[in-house]
Amino acid sequence: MYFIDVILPIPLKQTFTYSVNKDEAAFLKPGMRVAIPFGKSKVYTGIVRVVHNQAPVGYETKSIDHILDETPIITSLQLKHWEWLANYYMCALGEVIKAALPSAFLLESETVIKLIPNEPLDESSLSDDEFILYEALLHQSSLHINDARAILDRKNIVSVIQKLLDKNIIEVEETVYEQYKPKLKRYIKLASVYATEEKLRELLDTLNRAPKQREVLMHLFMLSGQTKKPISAAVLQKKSDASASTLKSLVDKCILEEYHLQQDRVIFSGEAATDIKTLNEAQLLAFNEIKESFKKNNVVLLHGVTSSGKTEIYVRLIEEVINSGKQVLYMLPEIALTTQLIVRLQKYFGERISVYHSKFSVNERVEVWKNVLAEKPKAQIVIGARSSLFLPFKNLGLIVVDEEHEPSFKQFSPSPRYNARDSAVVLAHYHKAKLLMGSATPSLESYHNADSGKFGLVRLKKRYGNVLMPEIELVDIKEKSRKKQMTGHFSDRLLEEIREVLSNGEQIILFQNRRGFSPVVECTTCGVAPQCPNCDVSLTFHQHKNQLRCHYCGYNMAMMQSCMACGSDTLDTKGFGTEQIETELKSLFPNHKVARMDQDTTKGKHAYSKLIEALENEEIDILVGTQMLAKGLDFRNISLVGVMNADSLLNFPDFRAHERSFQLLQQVSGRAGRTQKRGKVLIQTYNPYHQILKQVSVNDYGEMYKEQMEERYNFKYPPFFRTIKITFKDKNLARVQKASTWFGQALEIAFKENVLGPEPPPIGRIKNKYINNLLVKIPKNQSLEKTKKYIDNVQRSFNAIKEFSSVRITIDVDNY
DNA sequence: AGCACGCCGACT
DNA sequence: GTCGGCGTGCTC
Repeated sequence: MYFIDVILPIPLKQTFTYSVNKDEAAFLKPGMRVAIPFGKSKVYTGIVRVVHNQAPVGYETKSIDHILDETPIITSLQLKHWEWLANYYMCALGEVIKAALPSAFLLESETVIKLIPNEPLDESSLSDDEFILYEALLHQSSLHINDARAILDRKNIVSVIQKLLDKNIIEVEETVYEQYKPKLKRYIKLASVYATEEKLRELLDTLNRAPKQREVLMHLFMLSGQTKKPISAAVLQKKSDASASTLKSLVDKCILEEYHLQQDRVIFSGEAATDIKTLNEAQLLAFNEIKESFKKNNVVLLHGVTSSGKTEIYVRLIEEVINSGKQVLYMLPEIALTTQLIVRLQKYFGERISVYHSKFSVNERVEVWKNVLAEKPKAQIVIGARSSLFLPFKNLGLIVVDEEHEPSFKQFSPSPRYNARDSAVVLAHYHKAKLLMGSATPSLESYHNADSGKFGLVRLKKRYGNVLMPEIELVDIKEKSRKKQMTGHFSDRLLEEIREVLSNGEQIILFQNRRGFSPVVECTTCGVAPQCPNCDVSLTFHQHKNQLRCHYCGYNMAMMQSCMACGSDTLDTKGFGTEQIETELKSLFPNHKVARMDQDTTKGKHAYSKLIEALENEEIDILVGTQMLAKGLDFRNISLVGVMNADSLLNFPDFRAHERSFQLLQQVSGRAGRTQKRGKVLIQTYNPYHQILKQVSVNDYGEMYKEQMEERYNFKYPPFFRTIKITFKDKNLARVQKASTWFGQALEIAFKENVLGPEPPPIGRIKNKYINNLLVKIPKNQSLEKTKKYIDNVQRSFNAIKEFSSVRITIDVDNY
């Protein structure tokens, strides 16, 4: 008797055991996929974890449906890493699988409906919907459940199908199919009968009266004379200016033959690789320091100010590693925002680079996966967002984590709630590879790690080409509004600078943080603001659709004419988002081009790159935008950066608010003046004496670090304490409170004052679910392993309490 | 997570 | 009287 333990892509912590026969047992290896029956009618894709002969007790095993792979598509190192991840972030291995594998690898069964061949039946015995389905099946042999849904135009069709089943009219079948389809390209060649010259001449004679077809043939000869490569149908058709039907009739007459070849989707379409720029003195020094540091440290942090040329250093390191035959992973936050960087890297490495991230099509991702697995040269360097961490590297030599401090390396939902930067450290360790983190404003954790000797540290203090750091000026808008020197949201200083820059024909970026500062509609008579019916938030106003929307559940309604509470028409939009700034700018500077960059304007697939292009071509004079302005933009002609209001950043209710503000403001400032001319940054604030703003204005990371670390120490926050956040959700407010209190008390027995809460988050209800949070703080000397085990045990007891069964719990380890 | 089974309100 | 709502429990 042989068995396999299988991991399923579902959030259950256990594996499932299936029986296999002797041959299957010999063939199957960990990391292969199998299709297996699960539950009453489902077929799932499972990953083989172990092959063994230990019969499980307590239940009968089912046998597998079939094996899906010839060889493992997941390496043992990956499995090990994923197990670490599931364990560290307290989630099911199945959840990691689901996040890690391109969805095309995870086929699922689909119900197919078929007619049972019967004598004609009494159609009047069928309801309308039943009849429609029946009729559809008369025309086609089978229907997918989704097709049936589309035909009936309703979501719940199970009952209809059930009735047809009962009446013995149809049968259902579960079929599984591979979602990944290789891309095929059609090629054309001359039928082999015409290989001899004589036959060919005959052929051409017969085609004298078909000039179009003759033309096609002549072009085919010409093309095959030029190249030894196969000739694609598309190229032939285009060159000979023929129609598809001309081609088809030639094929039909067996004069031409068509055949298909598998096509690679991942093709490089850039120019040939250009030479790597030589490093300047400072870069070369840093480069050598990094290599030196790698001799003692597995992880090195490169702290280099904005536009100091970190990328060139990465490039040199990557080059060395790939020349030694190893693979390289280059991780960046949110790929979509870093197209400029990708283009640059492609210029250096040409087709040795593959790009991988979740916005690619499933098929493209499967191809990158397979290329990495096969150690193909074209996937020797992978550049990707956090999910690229899961690729099947076999021989990783270096991981670069660029913009290490970026919050997007952490996934908050769904589970696994992992931090890709931290998980990369473990991955590098498993591969005995080196890891380089880079940032202009390192996160306090990483800097602390470097500071305490856990990581190596290399600094790069000068901007490339000795460009000066921009001049940063703080504008006190409290005083400005007292003195009536504000026009809308613009201080006289900011307007003055804008005018000057515009008159010089240079560009401006204005930064408006949206978080916590959305445009809320409020009645100035009674003070009522319309609320979302499902969440505890005010609805936000969206000008372009004249709509009120909820950011959390998507609820929306048309903007009303008058207040719903008191009926007066004194509605006013409070707060200000990018949209309002844009409107103000347009009336202030009617003769200049103003554009906006935020979630709304970058929705479409190419919207972002179009904006970038417009900015590059100087078709935009002033660009207003949110966070996304801070990343990657690299333009010569921007000489002024304005921050509309720094306070909304600083006052954000989060222990990292100050660190984040510093990072963001520093990054935004870095957009100004990347050429010889010194750029200018204006930061408007109600509180120009705030320490962080001072530190930003004099570019003093060290001081910020020192001060923030003190605060972290005093308030027991990372990096001195680790934190785990436990979230409770339920439809019933009293029940979440009771449940979270129960849980909290159970934890306090072990962790005493290091359990905080329960308390509702700033937004206490989302999608009609009430929320409560507990925070567990873990001192450095307390075992993380044991702490998690304890929480696990508490959760197990909790789950046994009937009253709490509807309460959903999520656990977020390192919730920052 | 799905999905089936099972128990209570709004309709022919 | 049924249809269908979603609360509970199981999946090798």
